[in-house]
Formats: sequence, C-alpha cells, structure tokens
Amino acid sequence: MARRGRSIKTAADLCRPSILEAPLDVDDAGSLARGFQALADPVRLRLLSILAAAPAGEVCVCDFVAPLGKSQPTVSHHLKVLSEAGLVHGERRGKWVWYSLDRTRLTDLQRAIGS
Amino acid sequence: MARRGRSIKTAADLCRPSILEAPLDVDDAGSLARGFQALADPVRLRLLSILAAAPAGEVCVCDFVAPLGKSQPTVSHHLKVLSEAGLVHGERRGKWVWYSLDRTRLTDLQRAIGS
DNA sequence: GGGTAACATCGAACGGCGTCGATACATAAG
DNA sequence: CTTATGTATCGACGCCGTTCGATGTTACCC
Repeated sequence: MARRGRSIKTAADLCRPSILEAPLDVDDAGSLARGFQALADPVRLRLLSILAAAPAGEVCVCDFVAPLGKSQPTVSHHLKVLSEAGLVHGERRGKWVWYSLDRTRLTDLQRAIGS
Repeated sequence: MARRGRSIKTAADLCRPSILEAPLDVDDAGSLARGFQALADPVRLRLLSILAAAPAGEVCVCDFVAPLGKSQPTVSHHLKVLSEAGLVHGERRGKWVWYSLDRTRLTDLQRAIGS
C-alpha cells in the first residue's frame, strides 16, 4: 500500500522514469540509483561486456575468473550484485552455473538517462 | 607508452566504448565505472532531474537545498561530484552560482550501455 | 571598512563496499 | 560412500563515500 498518500504507480511507471523529463521523487531516485550502483564498478562492467561478447550468450563462472584477474569469491560476489540488480541471470547445469545478460534491464537504465 | 602492447587509442575511442560490443579493458572499465558512480546516488539523480526540468536550463545552488532536503554543504558536495564527472557546469554570477546540465556526458554514458 | 548572504571547504562520524582466504554447499565421478 | 570440482557464503580487513556542523571564501550593500 502507498503510505502517506503517495501516488500509486500506474502502467506508465512500469518503465523506469527518465531523469530528464520531470523531477524524480525520492523512491524513484533510490530505485534508479541502485541500478546505476550495479554499473559503478569496473569489474562488473567487464563482466557484462564479456557476457555480451560471448557467442553462446552465456558464460560459466569459472570462465570469468582468469580474464578478470579476481578471485573466485570476488567474481561470485559481483555476479550476485548484478543478479540482484536484474542485469544477469544464472542457471545451474550440473556442476557449472551459466550466466546470461538481461538486456531489458540495461535498456531501462539507458532510457532513464536519455530519451 | 602503452605497456605490454596495449592498443593506442584512436579517434574511434573518443566516444566512450559500449560494453555490449567487445570486452572492456581495465582502463575503459574504470573510466566508465567512474561515470556511473556519479549517477549512483539518489540525491545526485534528483539534482540532475531538477536541473533538466528547469525552464531556464540552470538552477542556483540555493534553490536545490529545500527541494532535496539536504544541508547546503551536502548539496555543494554532490554538485562537485557531478561537476568533476562532467555532468554539470557551474557559473558564478554575483553571489550566486548557477549550475546547468551537460547532456553530452549523459549521452556518452547512455550509449555505453546501449547501441 | 563592517556586515551580511551565498557558496565552498574542512574535519569527523558513520555506514557501505570490494577484496580475499577459509569454509560450506552442490554435483558428478569412481 | 568417498573424493574431487565448481560455486556460494562467511568473516575480516581496509578503503571510500555520504552527511553534517564549523569554518573559510567570495561578493554585494550600507
């Protein structure tokens, strides 16, 4: 329930608001900020770029470690951050977990700072 | 000198690279991450949105304090962060400092996560 | 010059984040 | 069932960022 009479989100709000159209309220700003925070790390950006460049569209965790030059727990941590931000999705197949890029979320964030 | 044969930046690199085209090297990832870090704060996003919605295209510092609900030093701090990220520009006119939005930088960041 | 207003900087408190080694969990192989 | 491998979680450490009050700086006005 919307507290204190805050406006209820309508269908138009399913798409993230653009910061260029109207002043953001505190909630929208916080939501957007969390999205950009997921992008505000060089390791995570490289993770996304490796994922985007993968021919199969997915990469298993073990194949991130060497290219990134980070420990396996660190890679796992960043994948979790990206996953919670909705930017990637992981799927377990046997011993391996394959991660794929969710371009929808990226597009949402892109639109928020553009048209 | 480019160490270990790192590629020298050409004219095509003047535009920020897109993370969707090819794996980012460490330098590009760091540069991009710093840009998104500037966007990764709700106060700064609201600052930008207020700026974008201003009819005159510019807002003086004193007019940010009340809408944001933050202290004047805090507002000043965030404006500095945005300024160093190249997202806004400040111009002193008398006692007041007027800030305006630099949409070019925003567009650069937008392109980095899209086409 | 003295006083006042707008803005920036400083210093400190506080929480959050990236990183790694150690460890726990999950799955496959023998 | 035991072992080995891939991944996630935990604990700890150090660093960075947000926030505010106090102070400094700049510019206007009398």
